[in-house]
Amino acid sequence: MTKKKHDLTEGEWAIIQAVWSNQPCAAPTVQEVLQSERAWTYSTVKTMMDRMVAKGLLKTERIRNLILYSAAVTRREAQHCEIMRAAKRAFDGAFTPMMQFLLDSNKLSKEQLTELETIIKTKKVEAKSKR
Amino acid sequence: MTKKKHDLTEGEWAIIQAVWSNQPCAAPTVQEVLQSERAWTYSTVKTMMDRMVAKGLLKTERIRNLILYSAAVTRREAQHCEIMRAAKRAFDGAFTPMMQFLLDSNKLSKEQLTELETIIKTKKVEAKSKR
DNA sequence: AAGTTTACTCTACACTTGTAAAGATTGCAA
DNA sequence: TTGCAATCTTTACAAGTGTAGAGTAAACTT
Repeated sequence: MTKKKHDLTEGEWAIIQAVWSNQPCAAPTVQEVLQSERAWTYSTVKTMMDRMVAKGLLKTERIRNLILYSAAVTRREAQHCEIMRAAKRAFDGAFTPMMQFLLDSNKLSKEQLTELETIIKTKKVEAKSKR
Repeated sequence: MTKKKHDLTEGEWAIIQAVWSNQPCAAPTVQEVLQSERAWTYSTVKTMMDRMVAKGLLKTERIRNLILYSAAVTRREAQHCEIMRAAKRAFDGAFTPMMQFLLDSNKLSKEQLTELETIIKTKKVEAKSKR
């Protein structure tokens, strides 16, 4: 299975997040879940979801008159594609400048910084042991 | 001046990168600069740039029959918006999980990790002194 | 069986983005 | 003055995305 590009639109992100959290689920369920943040009618949601099926982002299973949707893309895959896209657009595809930018631009708490530092130390050990 | 959202499309990113590198510059210049990576005609580029003017992403200065374009958005602003958008879509707006994801997903060299660690230490000092 | 509820299907419109050809204008060279 | 190059302007089409109403069908209740 070749690596597919999963470039999700704003609306698709909202929907697939709801699907990940509730799969397998029906379209009306997704509409209800998103109701509080999106003023979408069932009709809008259904259309978007069926288009996502056509794009290979969701898959369906029919049980009598009910259609259950599941994500055809993992959260990690989708996140990875989103980040790669951002890096490509804004940083010529380079992740390290992007991370540096993130660190420079955002007010992270000491706790968060410490946590990241710990992760980096771990990564350094892994990088070292793998060399 | 209120903080504007600068959500740039794929095409807009290519164009504004070229403008940042050559501003102030004319549309034909941008077309030539992008020629090697984008098979766009002058007409396409001009249309996109004029739309970007309408969206407040570029500004113009007319000298006789020549229109010179400059970016109305700094590279940092645009990069920031791109990252915030990615974070919002893929990480519910949270930067730390995004950062962790980046660290988990990319094979960084020891040197790169050290560099990031240094930045974090610097940020920790700043965060501490600001509290 | 009729009525109601739930979900699906069909259809359509508006806007954005990408793409670009054809025509018009300006400025310069011959 | 004419011709040409460079640039601008006008116009248009296609595909994707967002949005959703009206009609239809299935399942359940009375």
